[in-house]
Amino acid sequence: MKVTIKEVAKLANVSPSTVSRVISDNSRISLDTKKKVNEAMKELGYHPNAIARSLVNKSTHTIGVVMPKSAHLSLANPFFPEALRGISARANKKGFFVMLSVEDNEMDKHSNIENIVRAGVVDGVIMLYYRLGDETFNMLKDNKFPFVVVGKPVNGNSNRVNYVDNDNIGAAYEATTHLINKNKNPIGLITGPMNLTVSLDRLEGYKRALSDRDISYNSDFVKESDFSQEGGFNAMVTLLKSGNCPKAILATDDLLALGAINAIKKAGLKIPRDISIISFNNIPAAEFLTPPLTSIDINPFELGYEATELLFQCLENRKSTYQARIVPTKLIERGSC
Amino acid sequence: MKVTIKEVAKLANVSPSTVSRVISDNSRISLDTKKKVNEAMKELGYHPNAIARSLVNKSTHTIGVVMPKSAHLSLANPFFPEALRGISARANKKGFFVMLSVEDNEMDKHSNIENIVRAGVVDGVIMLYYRLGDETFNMLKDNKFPFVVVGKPVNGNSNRVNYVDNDNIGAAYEATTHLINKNKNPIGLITGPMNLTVSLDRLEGYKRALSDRDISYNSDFVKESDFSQEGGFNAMVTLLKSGNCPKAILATDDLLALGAINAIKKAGLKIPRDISIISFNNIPAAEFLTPPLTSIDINPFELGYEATELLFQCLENRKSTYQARIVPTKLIERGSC
DNA sequence: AATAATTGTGCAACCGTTTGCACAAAAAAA
DNA sequence: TTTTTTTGTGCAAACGGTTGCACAATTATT
Repeated sequence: MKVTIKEVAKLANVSPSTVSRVISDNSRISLDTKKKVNEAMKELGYHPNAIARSLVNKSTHTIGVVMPKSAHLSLANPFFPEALRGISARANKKGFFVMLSVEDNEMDKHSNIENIVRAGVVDGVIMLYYRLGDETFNMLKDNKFPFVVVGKPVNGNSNRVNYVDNDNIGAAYEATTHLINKNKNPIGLITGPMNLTVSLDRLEGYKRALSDRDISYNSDFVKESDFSQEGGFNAMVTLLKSGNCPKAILATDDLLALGAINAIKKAGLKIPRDISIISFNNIPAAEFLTPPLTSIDINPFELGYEATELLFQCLENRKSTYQARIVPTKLIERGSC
Repeated sequence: MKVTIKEVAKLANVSPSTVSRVISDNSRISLDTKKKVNEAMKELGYHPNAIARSLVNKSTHTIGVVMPKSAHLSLANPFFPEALRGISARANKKGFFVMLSVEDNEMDKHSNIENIVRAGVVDGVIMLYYRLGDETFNMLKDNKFPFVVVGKPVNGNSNRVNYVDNDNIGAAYEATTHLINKNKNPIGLITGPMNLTVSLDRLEGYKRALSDRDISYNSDFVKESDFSQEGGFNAMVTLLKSGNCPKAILATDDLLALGAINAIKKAGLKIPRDISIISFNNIPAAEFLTPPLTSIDINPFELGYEATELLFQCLENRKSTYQARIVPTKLIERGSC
């Protein structure tokens, strides 16, 4: 069926090894032979079989990408397609393939990615999320399998893991400062779950920005919530009801902002006149809202691209040294501040 | 490094072939031996190497998925992550892996998916889009490689291709009827490019719904546009300026609807009081608009799932018979009609 | 008791490449 | 001219599994 190296060899009147060497452009092969073999390959439409090659090379030229199943994360968010584009772009450039694994808790015993790793079909893995005590994470770590996390693993781990992340402290600092500069005060923070590094970092940036402008930090203005529209709504309602409602809101996720916006509108207040709002992720809906939402683009394409780059670096250096890469964010100013 | 079948064989005091047969649960192996071998496998932490297996089986247990690069398609749209979830769910169930290829016109010679197919690393392919005269499509067809398209390939092809699609005629019929039932008349159609099957089908459904209610079709009420917010905006402006502006709009894509909504608001008209609007895809932003947008959910998870199912069927039946599968849509009623 | 069928296992070839080693021919050095 | 080096190619053994065939041991059939 498929044409093999042997048939090329026969047609070119050489041995299979010679053909192999022509493919890898070995310098010991004479120009004559090279031409002869190349012609034979063209004539037969030969393409080397990656599987056979992998077997002997012990490298599949494939990276695995793990996506969380949790629909809500990916739903309102171009993060995953964009990150995949970034990964794909970098991988293609190096002739690597990309194998996808969507986490799925319906698996009987082993997760899909575990099977992939065990079966030896990928050289390394990129995790597009991090959860505390994540099984996949631990399994990769235990097996000393090369992998990179997008997002910063919690403190205990972060110096023994390769990861790519935004400067969340810096971005939150910038956003908060942006609000301060608009003379909005006090500033409230509606944040996602505090067991996530990203939340902690953004809180830290918020605090630092306040401190640098000599504004005292008041935990009454900080509301924690899960990543949902309702959560944002409820948090905002609580803030509105308190005697001293913030004049501006920093939300750590656009979804939270959407909820907060609804609460603000319901209270009969105007954005940005009465309350300004800024948030993270720059979802597509942001520009269609009234007023359009000022948001921070976290650059998912670049996160994917850099993660892949870093993974390649791991695969080349045998020794395991850990590295973190930071991808810049961008504040997209629209009408909500 | 990695433990192989031979080491298991040695530990269990049998030949590698016996171990292999235990793995494949061959009925000729005695219970005693099975137990002995299973213990040895457990003790050594053995996992069969998929690459080696693929080489002899001539099957990689992997399907390739082609995503278009075009950012705008995936941007506002949970279609791709959802479709991938569906593909993944079905593939995992069968122990198949999923290899991703994002189309990329920066490739020098061959597209990524072409390399994947040529290298023999996938058993079949799912295309998550269709473009007229698409190179990937033609290349798969020319090679008689098993593949399934999500979305209906244009007429000339559709009977010699496996595909999964929505009943777009039916869905547009339903949407149009929904508007007619609200006593909205005339009804305008803002559609994407007419060289796409999906546009033609939705136009057809629109026409049929009118005809069934004895409303005459008037091409002045139909505006073609590219898939962009601006396109929708401009189309709507044209309709508004005409002496006889529709009282309801069917848009073939939420993005078009977003543009149209802006135009309507700008004209000082109210939705749904003055003009109703309904569209396709049910993007996440839909529920956050004011008023929330009534939209048709095309069920991308199911599209992916069914496509994978169909592909598996192709891989099993050697003979190439073509099949189409239809995934139901769902009209999500919100406040815009 | 002799023959046939069944059961359980191993041998060895094969899947399509790569690569260390050997070796002849040609070129360079002595 | 002889010896050494270089150049170009082939042989055969991997890589880690699967599977047809052979064959001994057991069980069933006559």
